Amino acid sequence: MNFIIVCGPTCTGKTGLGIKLARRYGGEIVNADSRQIYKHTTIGTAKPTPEEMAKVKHHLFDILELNEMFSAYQYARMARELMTELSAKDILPIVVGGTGLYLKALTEGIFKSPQPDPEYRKRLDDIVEKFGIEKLHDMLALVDEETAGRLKPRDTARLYRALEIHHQTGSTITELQRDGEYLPSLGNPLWLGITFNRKELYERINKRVDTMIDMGFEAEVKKLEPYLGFVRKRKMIGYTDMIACMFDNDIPRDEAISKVKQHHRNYAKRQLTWFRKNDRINWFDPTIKDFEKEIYELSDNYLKST
RNA sequence: GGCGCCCUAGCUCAGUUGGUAGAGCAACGGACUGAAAAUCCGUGUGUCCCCAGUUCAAUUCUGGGGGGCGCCA
Repeated sequence: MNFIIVCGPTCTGKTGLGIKLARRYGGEIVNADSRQIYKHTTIGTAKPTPEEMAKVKHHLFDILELNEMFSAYQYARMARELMTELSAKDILPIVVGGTGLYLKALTEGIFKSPQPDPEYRKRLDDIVEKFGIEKLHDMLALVDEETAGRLKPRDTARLYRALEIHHQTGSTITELQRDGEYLPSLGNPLWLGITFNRKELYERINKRVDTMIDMGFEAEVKKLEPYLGFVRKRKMIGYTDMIACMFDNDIPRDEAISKVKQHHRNYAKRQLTWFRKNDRINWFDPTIKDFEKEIYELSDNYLKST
């Protein structure tokens, strides 16, 4: 299957480029952003605007309530199914997003295992509260020495996952990842990456947060009141800082806004770390002239040759 | 003008009973296999405000100067 992936850190113009590519090649957009999948969070996740969405068909946006569980595995399955359908209709899927794990699960596949178990995780929460996070590592070492050996004692997210897998299946996560059944990988996409130099990127992020505020980000946050618990739990960037200001009265407004900027900058840096090691990505800097022309040439060739 | 407190890493601040210093945040680098905008790991030479004095040795003590804050005038 042919498809194009537009990736890169936040605030680089992926959305706009995706739409241009979709129009040029008769494609449709497939979201690969873990937060734009959710409803109610629009301005703060820099979701495509209604005008943009009207230009070409957009998929996998606004499909989940904020209280719904989701995972990289589910993403990979949904996206694969959708893209297979599009392809059958001769529509080119343009995957756009900055969530590295989702793109990896989609393109390289991901091992199969039972659904995450919220109740078991709650039990782990209690253990952490009583005995501290290090306790999880000790517990894992007892049943899965191999995985415990490669995980850091404070890496709670992975410790939860490893313990949960062992609890559910009796095998270790390392075994499943190595020998288990896999959701297979998908096609041979053309990877396009967009980024700016660091200074430029950070300046753009700062400016975009100001624009978000102007567009009514605070009103959007206010409307999130019924979902505060879920938004906090997902630690959605920007939202948590505004919530701390608007609902908890923990920090003044200007401080909240600069935190929002800072956290978006931190995130962009993590995304770069993720994408930099992917040597299939063809990188482009939008400040270089003719950058779109180069992208089109590359894309034309890709679609011709396959 | 008087009195008191403060001046240490980009920021907020610890600390050194005199032997030239360390946390958090930031920054930078990295990891990442069903929560990933998550989660985690690594990296710290900075005229310790300036000048002089005491001392083998001062960021630390003393004196002077500069800047900030508070109270009293």
